[in-house]
Amino acid sequence: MRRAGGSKRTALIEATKELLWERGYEATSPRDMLDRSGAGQGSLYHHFAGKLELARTALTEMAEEEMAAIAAIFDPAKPPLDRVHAYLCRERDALRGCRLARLANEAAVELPAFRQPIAAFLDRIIELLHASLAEAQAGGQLRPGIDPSIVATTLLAVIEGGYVLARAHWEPRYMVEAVGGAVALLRTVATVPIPSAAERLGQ
Amino acid sequence: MRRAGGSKRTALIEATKELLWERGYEATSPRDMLDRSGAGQGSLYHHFAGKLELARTALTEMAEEEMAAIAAIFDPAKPPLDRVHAYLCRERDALRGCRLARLANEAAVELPAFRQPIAAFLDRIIELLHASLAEAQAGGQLRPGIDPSIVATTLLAVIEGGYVLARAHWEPRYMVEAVGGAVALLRTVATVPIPSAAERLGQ
DNA sequence: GTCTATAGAAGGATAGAC
DNA sequence: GTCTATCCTTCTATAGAC
Repeated sequence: MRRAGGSKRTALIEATKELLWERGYEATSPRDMLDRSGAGQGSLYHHFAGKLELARTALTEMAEEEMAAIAAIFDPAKPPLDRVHAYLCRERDALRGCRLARLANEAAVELPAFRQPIAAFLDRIIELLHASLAEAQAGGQLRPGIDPSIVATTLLAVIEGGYVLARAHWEPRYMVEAVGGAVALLRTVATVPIPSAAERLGQ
Repeated sequence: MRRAGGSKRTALIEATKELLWERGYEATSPRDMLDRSGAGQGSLYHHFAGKLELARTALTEMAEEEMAAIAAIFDPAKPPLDRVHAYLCRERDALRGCRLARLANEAAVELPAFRQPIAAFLDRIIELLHASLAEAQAGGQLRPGIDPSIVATTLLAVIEGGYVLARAHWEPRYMVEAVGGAVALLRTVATVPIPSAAERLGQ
């Protein structure tokens, strides 16, 4: 019994968003969702078909929230490689993991309904990276030999892998190092200076 | 009731190694371990303190098995950058995920006993990559401006992130692309040719 | 060492009153 | 829409015979 205002449906979604980030899907039970939201059994099954549908709804909202922040980083007014650099060096809570991709290793990811919001979120980031890299290349700021499409996927993989390494070691510095190496490599394929790598990273 | 020969202890460990890779830790129950191994309740709790200790034993063996294969890839007789390339382009079952790091997002990773075998395994790979990159740099095959230490972490992050992206999309090609971009970037910081990127990847 | 039997708690969902 | 009460299954572990 924690929340007062708003409908129980909203409270359930908010609680589930927290729990999915904190514990993942398998490790979260309907009881956990009810306890944290302050809703009773009936509310969950009135508004949702079950645990999976509630989780899917929460995931979709999480993706929207994250995407809003990320879209702001890819501000078209900035030089394209600055956008890429800003995304890479963005502050992250490495030990918490990626809010969406954290769930990629759950058994439930084999269900299309579960993975759809996660995959769409990741694809959108790849698109933003790809577009920025392609724009840089068209403007002569990125070497012609580089394929913006696959490098975009590589850069996102560095971030997602950085989370994995940081969590496996319970050491945020693995994320910092993974990003640092990516920025160093990016610098070697750029024909213009990239902002200082000394920006704050992770925690 | 699936296995005949060997002790029940061995059968339990083998079954657990399979299950941890297939489903992860949370999604695997002691009952699953018993069913697949053919052991009874008593055998599990006779040989191990419980689910966690059995999982830890299985993880340790998994790390040893994987490490044997990886050590062979880093054959000191090969040129150092060829080793790195061979590791990156190694065939992988992208949808199954990394046998060890797949568990980095389980809630149980907060327990040191659980994450220790995983962290040690990943650190050993970073060391092998680091040593090869440093050797290449000392031999003039890698540009002086590159830091072999952080790039080693970045390359492993690409692999682990590649698994995450492939699983989230249920599409092995994300691993292929992530690796492809990493090889392309590595090529730009090398001063000698790196073997063809057309090697077979993933499944 | 291995087995079956059992147990208390938690998981996931339903029934039905208000 | 929301609540409490209930239900069956699964989870994790223990007991005790062989």
